[in-house]
Amino acid sequence: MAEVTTSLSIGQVAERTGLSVHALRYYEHEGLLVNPVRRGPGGRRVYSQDDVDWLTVCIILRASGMPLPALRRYANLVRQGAGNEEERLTLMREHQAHVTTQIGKLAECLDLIRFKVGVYEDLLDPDSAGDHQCHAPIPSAPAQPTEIRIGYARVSGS
Amino acid sequence: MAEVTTSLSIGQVAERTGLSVHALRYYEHEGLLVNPVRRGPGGRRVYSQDDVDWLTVCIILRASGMPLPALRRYANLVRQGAGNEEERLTLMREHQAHVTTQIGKLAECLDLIRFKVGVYEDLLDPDSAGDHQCHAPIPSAPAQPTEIRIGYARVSGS
DNA sequence: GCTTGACCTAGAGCCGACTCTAGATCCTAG
DNA sequence: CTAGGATCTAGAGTCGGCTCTAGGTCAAGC
Repeated sequence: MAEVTTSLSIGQVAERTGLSVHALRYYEHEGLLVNPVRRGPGGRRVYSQDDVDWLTVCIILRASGMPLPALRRYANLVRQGAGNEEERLTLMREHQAHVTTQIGKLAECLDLIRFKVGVYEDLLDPDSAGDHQCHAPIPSAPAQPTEIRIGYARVSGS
Repeated sequence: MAEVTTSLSIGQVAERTGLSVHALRYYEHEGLLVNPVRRGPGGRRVYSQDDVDWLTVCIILRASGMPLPALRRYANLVRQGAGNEEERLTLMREHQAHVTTQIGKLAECLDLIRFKVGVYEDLLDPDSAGDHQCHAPIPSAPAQPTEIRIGYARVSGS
């Protein structure tokens, strides 16, 4: 039963999160951490396991396309402590919706990509040609104004 | 049987693709189009249906995360005409793989997000609390160096 | 004849998310 | 004592992908 509190240097945290030390400092500076990292002698950052856990959450949210401002809002809510669970829920649900539709869009795109792959495969090996179908067809551009956005929200209309 | 060749102004193409006129000129300038757009009187761009179709493909590839350089390579291959189908196939397969793993990653992230949503839901309505499981758990940071990249390739090691 | 609006080119500016640099501090090993 | 390596801060630079501006041309309508 040793090791009551893990204490990691920024370098160690960088190693095990995959974030660069620069990014770690940047994240802290941007207020993405629930609490500003503890400092050891000489003003050096000392990370706890909690910090690493939180960073892991951050990384996953980032990887799913959550922009830093949203991450900051979330961190703020968590920092304020219990009582704002509704807001957190809203934020997470919004992100969930975002990720879900993003997956849907990617799946649609994949449909075209598979179609193209099939076409080229057939061209290169015409014997075993199957007939391919692309359900999100190229012909005739989308009637809906296309609204294909990789990011979060439409920022400004053109 | 009128209308043998569609001729659209850049504004019309912008409308029906959702790209801005700026983006359209930019794409052309960047060599993303199979052939440089025809010009009408006064040097104005005149788009054909083929151009629009190609742009639609571009939009889908972009929406699935293909970077402009890859799109340019693809356009170059198509421009060169028949004979390089292998290369096109390779390019498309690579992109397919990329999109597939991206969908996988997003699904993993979604797992955590759903978990969080569940936790907050329970907190706000403890009666109907279920037990939640997050299969890509927060506890204990990933042993693998995390390599969560939203974009295409690792550009430069830190 | 003049205004309006869509278009043209070349190039500057912007945004998000880092990444890198400079110059200083500190700890450890030789 | 000193050299090396990890850390610190503040701020500049980078990159991708557009977006915007300036300054100019052209056709149509009043």
